[in-house]
Amino acid sequence: MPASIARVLLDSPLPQLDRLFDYRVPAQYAQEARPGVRVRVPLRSAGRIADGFIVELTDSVDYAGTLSELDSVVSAVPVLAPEVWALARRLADRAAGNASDILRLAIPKRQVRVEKAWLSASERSPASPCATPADQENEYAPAAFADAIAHAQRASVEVTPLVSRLPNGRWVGRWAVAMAGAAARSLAVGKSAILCVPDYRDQEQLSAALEAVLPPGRIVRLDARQSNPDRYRSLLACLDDSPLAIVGNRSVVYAPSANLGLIALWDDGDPLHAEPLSPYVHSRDAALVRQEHQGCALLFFSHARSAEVQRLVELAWIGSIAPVRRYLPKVIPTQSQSSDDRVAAQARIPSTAWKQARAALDHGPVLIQVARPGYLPRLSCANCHQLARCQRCSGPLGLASAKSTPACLWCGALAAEWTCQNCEGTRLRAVGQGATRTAEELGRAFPGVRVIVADGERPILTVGDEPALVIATRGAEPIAAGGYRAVLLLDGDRMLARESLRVAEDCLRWWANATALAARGAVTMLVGVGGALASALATWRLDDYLHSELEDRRTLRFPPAVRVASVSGSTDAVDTAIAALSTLEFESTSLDVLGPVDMADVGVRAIVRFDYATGSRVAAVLKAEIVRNATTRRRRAAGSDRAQPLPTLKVRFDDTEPFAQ
DNA sequence: AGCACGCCGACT
DNA sequence: GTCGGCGTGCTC
Repeated sequence: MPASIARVLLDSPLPQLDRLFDYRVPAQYAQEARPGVRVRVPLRSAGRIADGFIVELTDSVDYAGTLSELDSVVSAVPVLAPEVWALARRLADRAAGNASDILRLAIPKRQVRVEKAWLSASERSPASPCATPADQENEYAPAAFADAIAHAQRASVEVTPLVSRLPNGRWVGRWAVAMAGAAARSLAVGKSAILCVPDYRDQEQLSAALEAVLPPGRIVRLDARQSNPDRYRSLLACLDDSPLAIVGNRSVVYAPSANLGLIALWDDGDPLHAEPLSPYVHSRDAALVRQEHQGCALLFFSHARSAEVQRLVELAWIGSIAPVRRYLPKVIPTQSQSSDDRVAAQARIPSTAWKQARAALDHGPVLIQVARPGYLPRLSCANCHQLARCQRCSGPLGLASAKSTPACLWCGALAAEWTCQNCEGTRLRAVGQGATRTAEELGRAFPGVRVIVADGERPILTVGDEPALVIATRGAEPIAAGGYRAVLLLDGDRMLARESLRVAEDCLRWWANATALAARGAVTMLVGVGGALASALATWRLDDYLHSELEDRRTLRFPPAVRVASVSGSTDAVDTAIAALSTLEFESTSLDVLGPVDMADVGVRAIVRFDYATGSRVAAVLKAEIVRNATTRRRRAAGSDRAQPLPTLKVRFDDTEPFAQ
């Protein structure tokens, strides 16, 4: 008997529809109705049509009622690959979310023209084999990556903190060369590699490094900056059999690839790896789950590990790979004592650092890392020192240039006639300095030297090797040809003053990544930071620092030592959800609840902390609560007869935002 | 989300 | 008597 029933996942954000629905396949679609194709299906008698994907075909039904028929098959292309479906289901279950929300990230909208072009080229030329890449200057043990790929191993890869020159003359971070090398090894044994980077600047470097080791037809780009037709074209390319290097930002971990040899992530601690859309799955977690399911190698490349990877290394769940000969950069922490030079003092540069920078400028570019973009990012009341707020929207006030009128950094309203809400003072004073202000001052401190500013608004990817002061906000540093002759990390104290669970981890990563842009032997000066963090950077024992950081979080029961989920919504809904969790039989220490506390406009929020082993049970209970909350009528809050919408129950797993101290 | 089913107040 | 109000629940 032919398989005549299609099990369909609906493309709907409703949690109660996040399961499979059975439909009869009409004879006219018997050929096209295959797993993975897009279909349109009727939902609830009255001619409503929903979109969905066929997930499997079967001839047994576990549904008691009468089945409807598929309305139509949208296209015969199986855009939902089985391994992607398995991944989406697992990740959604793990995060109490909808599989369809993950598929929306994984599968671009259909483009008919692109699809037709792809189908008509279906007699594709067989792929030419890829050459085994040459050993990478013996940087890693000869077969380190080849073994990882052959045995589907997981590892944290320590990257040499230097820049490299590609054959075409372009300079990239050494990490990109290492990652491209690993990808080439995977393709050489006939398997694809998925390469996931936080932002497009990293992607540019990695693509350049890939082009140096792979033929152009083997590299596929799949990222959020592409137009939809381009993304769809890339997705279809991934469905072909030939091994590919698939490179992109966080959602590239969902690229279809049945024959996968490697998933590699660069700098998984970068916040851009965290997906801001529900169910908020981090690309690191997606990669870990996919690796387990598909049995490929998984490599986390970094200078400074994330606390999450450090945890996995300490559990021996993942191994570690380090260069055979480690290169230790010269990092010198300096206290921010004022400089002899008046102008340098004004620019916050201690004399030792200033001397270093001046000497290095004779030989080439010098990098100065600052915390914030803009001119004077914040203003406060000159009288009571309260942060100055916009009188329209309460956003922070700032200055665009030395002579401009103070304006709101959120809504742009000018604050020409400002009065302090707190003390009624009318005079403003500057708090902190942005890249532009630093640039002006350094321009005066180093007369005659070219000053280049790179930040979010003025992105610059590369600079040449001629002398220049390059002032960049953290994360926006250009690559310098031959590496910077000196690096000054200026705003360390201010970066550390940020309120977040991850400050120390983030700072270490920002500083390490900037240090890695220096030329071999060049000096990095870390200004105004002391203690364990500074000595970790100076000795380049970054893992040791992460180890102690993780120890602290174990003591405090903070993530990633434990997993967390935030549960928010109406008081009733949150209370009920928490009560449902307590019915699970846990060991007494494995689950605890912080709150609930009142939140601005989402009702109340509670934080649930639990061990990794209990995660799937916690997720199942909370998902059931979400479904119940969405389907049963909620009683309105007592006293409010007006139909004010009650906040819906929201659950966010691995949400570290509430742990900002 | 939609949309049907179901049990109480004004109506030809 | 019944037409339809929207509160409640389901969707193969």
